[in-house]
Amino acid sequence: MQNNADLEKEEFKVILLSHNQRVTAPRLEILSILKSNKKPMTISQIHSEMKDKKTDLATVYRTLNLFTDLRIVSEIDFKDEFKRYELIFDRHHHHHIVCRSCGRVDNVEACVLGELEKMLQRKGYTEVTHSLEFFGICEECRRVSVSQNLNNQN
Amino acid sequence: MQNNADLEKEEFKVILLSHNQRVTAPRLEILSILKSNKKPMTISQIHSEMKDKKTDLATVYRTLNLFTDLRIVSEIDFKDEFKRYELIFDRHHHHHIVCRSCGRVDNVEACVLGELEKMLQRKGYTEVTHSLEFFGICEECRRVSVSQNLNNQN
DNA sequence: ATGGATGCAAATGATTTGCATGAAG
DNA sequence: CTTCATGCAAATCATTTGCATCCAT
Repeated sequence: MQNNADLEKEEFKVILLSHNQRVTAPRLEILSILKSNKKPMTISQIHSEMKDKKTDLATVYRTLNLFTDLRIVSEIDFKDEFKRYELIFDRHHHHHIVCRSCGRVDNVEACVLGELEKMLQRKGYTEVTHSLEFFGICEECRRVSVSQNLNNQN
Repeated sequence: MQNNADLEKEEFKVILLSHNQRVTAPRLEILSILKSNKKPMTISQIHSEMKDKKTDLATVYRTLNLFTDLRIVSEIDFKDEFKRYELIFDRHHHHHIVCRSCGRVDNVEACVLGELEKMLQRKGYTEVTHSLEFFGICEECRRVSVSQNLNNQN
C-alpha cells in the first residue's frame, strides 16, 4: 500500500518522463516543495526548504529554468528583485494580489481576459498568453496604518 | 514665439516642480526621450539615445527610479532581463502585447479589469493597481516561421 | 549659501556558466 | 557506458551606492 509521498513521487516521475527529462532527487524535491506551498516561491525560499542541504543554489536555478521552459511552472513577477515560481499543472489558471505593505499574497480566481486574447488573435497574434498581477494594501495593513496615524496625532 | 521643443520643456518643468523636484538637464532629456518614443524603453536604450553623452548610466537609473516613485513613469516587465519604462501622464491606461519572437510591441487599449479591481476592494484591499502584459507571436513572425518550415520539407 | 543631483568608480547581489564528477537510463 | 545533471567556484551583468564635486534654488 502506497502512502501519499509515494503517490506524489509517482506523479512527479510521470511529469518528468513525459517531458523526456531525467528523474533526479533535486527535481523531485523541488516539485514537492512547490506543490505543498500554495503561493509563488522565490529561488531562495525553495532552496532553504530543501531537506537535502547539499543541493546547490545553481541546481535550483537550473531546475526552475528548465521547468519554466517546459511550462511545468510559471514565472511570476511581483515587481521586486526576485522571480517567483508556481506549479502550473493541477491548478487552474489564476492570478494574484500582492499587498504592497506586508507582501501577503492571495489568489485571484476570476480571469476576464479571454475576450481580449480573442481580439488580439483577430489582429494576427497567435499563441497569446498574458501575465497579470494585482497590487494593493490588504485590510490588515490598512488597519495598522490607520491606528499608527491616530497614535501620531497626540 | 516658442517652438515645440520649448513648449515641451515648459511642460516637463511643470511636472518636475509640481513634484518638488529640481529641474536638471538629464531629467529634461530623459522625459523628452520617453515622450518621443511610444513604446516602453530599457535603461540602456534611454541612455544611448541621450545627446548629452557625459550623462552617466547611474544617473539614468536614479532618475527612472525617482520617476517611478513619483508615478511619472511606470515600470514594465516583459519577462526578460531588463526593466522598461513608459511615461504615464498624457497617455491613458493601456497594456502591451509583446511578440515572443521578434520583440515587437503593440499597445492594447482595452482594459476590462475594473470589475476585478472592484471585487478586490470588496475583499478589503485598497489602492489596487495591476500589471498586465500579453505575449504572443505576431503575424509577421508566424509567416516567416511557416515559410521556413516549408523550406525544410524538400 | 546649501541641499540635492551628478559623475566616477567600486560594490552588490541575483543569476549564469565552465568544468570535473557522479548518477540516470 | 554514455548522456545528462549536479556541485563547486568563478564569472557575469544589471543595478546600486559612496563620495567628491557641481549646480539648482
